[in-house]
Amino acid sequence: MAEERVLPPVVARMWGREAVSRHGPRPSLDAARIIAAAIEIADTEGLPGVRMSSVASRVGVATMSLYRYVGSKEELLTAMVDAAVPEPPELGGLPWRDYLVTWTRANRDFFLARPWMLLVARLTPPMGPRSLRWLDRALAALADTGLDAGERVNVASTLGGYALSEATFVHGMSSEREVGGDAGVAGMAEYSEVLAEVIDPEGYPELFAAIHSNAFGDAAEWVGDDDFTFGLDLLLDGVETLIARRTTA
Amino acid sequence: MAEERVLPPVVARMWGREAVSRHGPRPSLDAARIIAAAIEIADTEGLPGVRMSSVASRVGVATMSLYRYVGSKEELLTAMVDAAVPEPPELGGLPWRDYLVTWTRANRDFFLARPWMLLVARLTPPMGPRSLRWLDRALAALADTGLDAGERVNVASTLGGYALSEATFVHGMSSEREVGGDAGVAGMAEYSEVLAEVIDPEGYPELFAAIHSNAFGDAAEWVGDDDFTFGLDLLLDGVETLIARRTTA
DNA sequence: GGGGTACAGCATATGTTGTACAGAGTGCGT
DNA sequence: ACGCACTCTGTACAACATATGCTGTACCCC
Repeated sequence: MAEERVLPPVVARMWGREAVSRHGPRPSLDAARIIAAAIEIADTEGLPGVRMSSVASRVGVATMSLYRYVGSKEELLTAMVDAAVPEPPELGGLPWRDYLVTWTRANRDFFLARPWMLLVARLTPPMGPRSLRWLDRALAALADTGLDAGERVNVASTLGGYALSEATFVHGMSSEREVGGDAGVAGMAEYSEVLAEVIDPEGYPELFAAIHSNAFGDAAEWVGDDDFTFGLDLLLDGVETLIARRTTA
Repeated sequence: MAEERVLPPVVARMWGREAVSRHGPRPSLDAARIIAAAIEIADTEGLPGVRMSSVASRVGVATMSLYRYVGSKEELLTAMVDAAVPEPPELGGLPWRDYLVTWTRANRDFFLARPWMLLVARLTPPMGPRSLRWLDRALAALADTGLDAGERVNVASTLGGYALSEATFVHGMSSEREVGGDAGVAGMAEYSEVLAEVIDPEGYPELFAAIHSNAFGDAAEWVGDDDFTFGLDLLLDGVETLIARRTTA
């Protein structure tokens, strides 16, 4: 089976498929310890705090020693994201819709708990053991719905994308951001003010109306759970429609 | 009206609200020309090609001269994204659903046409003139549906998020990526191979089944329009359900 | 119409960061 | 016991964003 060749190096490492060597001193570390250290730094100092040097000094080695285990910083970041993904919620015989609600919410929540993931995720499809476990559970929830495999994967991807979108939006609106950097806006209230300052009724009639009917301002708390369940219900209603179609057909 | 003070500098510049000065030599540039040059570079060389130095040399000035106009590279990137957004499709009296289909597709398509936008977007809520025009048109399409302002904004945001999710996914699957860098996977076919190599039936029963029923492999062309309309219909069916509820109530 | 001033454009310098490279030590296999 | 593959490390370098201070210019005001 020389087919492991097709695995990109990050993927191999995420799955613990590192080549073991018999010669030389035993390695004093493994990739997992490095990744864990990097995650701790990202959690406390944010993503910019994750430097090869800072990670190295946290695990107690020289900077360059990391490259024996991770290949590049990009690789490290990718591995961090997967390692930071928790176990998906247990599907305890719940109806598909109930499970997918908690699944999607939990999905959004771990992004919110570790905002730095938002900046790294997206770049590549899920290939790590923990991300894929989430996919597996969503497929399981949809097992008895009559949808075919492709459709189920599609639904799961859409829900995952929604969780990520929502997390990014909510995080962007929360006041204590460190991500967007300097030039951003702190919170929905301020966002609303900026829009009000800038939007004119000729160019943006509907938006102007929405702003002045306080569609934004009303809901500084809007950024809570309400709009999340709103959009989620949109999606799940759609899924329900699809299932109904498949069942009658 | 000293309230323009609340505008973050990027926003002010995106809306052309630069302070005009009477003294000194006339500026030989404006922010727009710089942004346009940066976009041209991003289009041809990708985002990593956008350096302050490369942008400067393209507009024919010294590197540091740019800072008279943009404040920081972050600011430049933010402004680039908005400037690269095209005009939204015309709503020519179309039914809301038809319009939103073309709106969402066009939204996804301009992300695909300029993949570098995917790496910069999301960080901040839309605040530029062109992004907000899209929002305005979506609100207009939903004007007669009986949804209130908050709900309409919510629907539009969800659709926008979906367009971005889909664009990112499709782009991540396309073969000629330059974004994800080295460690990625080139195309759905290869993705499918990697999964097959790595997924075991005990830990991932449903995913294993899906892979071996060729839910991924079948559809190397899957990355076309089909899965896009699939998820979009999910969403719009949900919106339709909501509208029906509001109408009867 | 002349001087003062605010501002445009620029060259140079600096700090940060990822990573290449080469050497020194180490423990397994023969 | 010897050699080799491999680990760890220090140093060096390259790329890049940006701070600083200089030079010249054109408007404003007297």
